[in-house]
Amino acid sequence: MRVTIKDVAREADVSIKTVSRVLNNERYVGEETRRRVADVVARLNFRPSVAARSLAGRRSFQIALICDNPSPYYVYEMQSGIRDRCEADGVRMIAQPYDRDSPKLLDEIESLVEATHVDGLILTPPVSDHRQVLDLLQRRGVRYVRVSPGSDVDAAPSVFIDNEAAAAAMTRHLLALGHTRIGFIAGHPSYATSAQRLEGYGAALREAGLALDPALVVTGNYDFASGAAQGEALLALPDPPTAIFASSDDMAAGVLAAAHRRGLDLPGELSVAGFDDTALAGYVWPPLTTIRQPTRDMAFAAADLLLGGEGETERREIGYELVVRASTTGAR
Amino acid sequence: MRVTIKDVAREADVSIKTVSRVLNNERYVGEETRRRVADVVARLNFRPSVAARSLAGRRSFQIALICDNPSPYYVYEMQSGIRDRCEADGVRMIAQPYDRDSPKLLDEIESLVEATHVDGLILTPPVSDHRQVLDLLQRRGVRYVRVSPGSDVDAAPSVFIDNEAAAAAMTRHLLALGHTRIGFIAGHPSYATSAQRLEGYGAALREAGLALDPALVVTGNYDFASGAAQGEALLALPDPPTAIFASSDDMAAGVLAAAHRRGLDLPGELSVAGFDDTALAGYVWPPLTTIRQPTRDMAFAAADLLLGGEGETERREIGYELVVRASTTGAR
DNA sequence: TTGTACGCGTTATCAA
DNA sequence: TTGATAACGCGTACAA
Repeated sequence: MRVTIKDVAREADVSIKTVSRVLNNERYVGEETRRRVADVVARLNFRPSVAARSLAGRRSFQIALICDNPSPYYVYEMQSGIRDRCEADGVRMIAQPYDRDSPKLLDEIESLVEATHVDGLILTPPVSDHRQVLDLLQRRGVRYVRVSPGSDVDAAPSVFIDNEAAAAAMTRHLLALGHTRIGFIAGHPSYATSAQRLEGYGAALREAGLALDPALVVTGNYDFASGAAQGEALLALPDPPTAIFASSDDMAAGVLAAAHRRGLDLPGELSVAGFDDTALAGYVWPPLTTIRQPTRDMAFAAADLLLGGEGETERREIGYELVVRASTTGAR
Repeated sequence: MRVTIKDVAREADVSIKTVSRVLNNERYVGEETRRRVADVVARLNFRPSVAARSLAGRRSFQIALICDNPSPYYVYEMQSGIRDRCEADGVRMIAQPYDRDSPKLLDEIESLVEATHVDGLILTPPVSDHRQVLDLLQRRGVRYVRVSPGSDVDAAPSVFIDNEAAAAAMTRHLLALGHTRIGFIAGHPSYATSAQRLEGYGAALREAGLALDPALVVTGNYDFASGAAQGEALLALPDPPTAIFASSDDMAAGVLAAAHRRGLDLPGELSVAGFDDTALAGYVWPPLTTIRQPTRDMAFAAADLLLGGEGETERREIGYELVVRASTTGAR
């Protein structure tokens, strides 16, 4: 049936404990013994039982990703990056989607921690700023890493990009093209990144000596539908913007759709820009100019902090990139 | 620290075994005993350890999704559907992405089965047709459900849509609009669905008394880039098609991009259609007419077969839907 | 450097 | 209808 550590021990003519030592790369194993055991392990195709390990030891070799994001691409990239890092350590990832409005959220996370003995959690927005969740984990002594946190930034390890600087860079790009009336679609207020990006937009305007026109700032939901609706609203203004900067690529795609519906010539009559962590930016027409946030890299770094990091509250900043595509051109 | 079954037993003044019985809904438990135990479980917020359960029992309350698909949306929908079904049974899902070309594929799956004691696997294309993987699982007596299998369809439980009929329906839609030169972009040959869809396209043409022009059939890769390249190739023909039907929405979006680049008026000068299991269809411009495959429903059904199904080789067919959007109109 | 004895938290077996 | 006890496969603590 199942190959156990016992079988390996018998076959290699050592004790169970010695096999265990080899598996866990412990010291104090004779070089020749180590080799012999490793050979048998490979030959029998032995895989230690995760269940037995987590029951007996301090580690479970499993981490969990707590993720609720409207964008499948984001989720996918997060999972991929985490798995890439986990593979090196023979750790498995449990993907735990959740509903951010669910009253059972706390309960589900507690249940996950209790049931699976995970070695740690990676929290994405907006849960990375969920006070009660953080408290729960702290109380139970479970390690976690926060992705893009907004407040209490030194409370635990985290990874992030400089959203404010990124939004400012994009705004400057649009200003440099000659646009002076730049519409801005902010993201959902429950995400800390929403405020950070709006801040960067405002800062770049100030820097250029322009006043922020409140009529040009609207709030969406990070998804396509809200981008289309808010884009429509901006375009319907008496004095509409010549450029629109949305806080996500889904919303920017929505703006493109709204512009198409109005029969605008793109990008001739309207420049559109966004943030993106997806391939969507290249799928829509014209291809979107975006701030590319390397979600996969952030995920990798988060897993790295969880698995390797000893620093209790290390913060790791990931670089962003301004990718200019066909959707932005000079102002009329 | 951790609340164990022992604590519950002491608190409810019964034996450990009785608590276990209640947890697993076994028979032969007094009604009043059951209630008392359930109360204590709820009060102490007790969660049985997955590790201990899988070690001691026959079940691990975990299933795995073996998934390699170029489309994040597909992966997301699969995961969501499976989780929806799992929740009802208190089962967890382990997401195991893989590289379909990796020589380690077999090894990784064996490793997963050995290490995690999963109760079953859900296989998506193209692994759902991977002979060696199927043999391995059969040999080890591990249950599995195949999604969209192409061959040996009665070997194990599976879920699917009628791809041939669906492709035929879309082709008929285009024919009804007056198109007679319809380009077709097939999917990657390693997917069984690719051949099925091509078959449906051909059948509908025959039905209409039209010959299949080999010059109008090209092969892509299910992704955006190949759709753009093959779309470009079709449009560059001396006598280009007036409609293009791509086997996925990513490829169809690529066709739209190619058409835009050539300055074609859409959908006036070219109708574009595809298959989709994503929101992408609504993001591009004009919104794509597609066969909507309910990936989430398929996933739910697959999990249902795995968790509930007793029928050894039950096949479950899921319905598709022809969604007409602005990308297809009458031929010139 | 290696081995022995024990326990992790649950289910299975069998007896009461 | 309930309970006692032995596994399950591994890591930990300690001894050799």
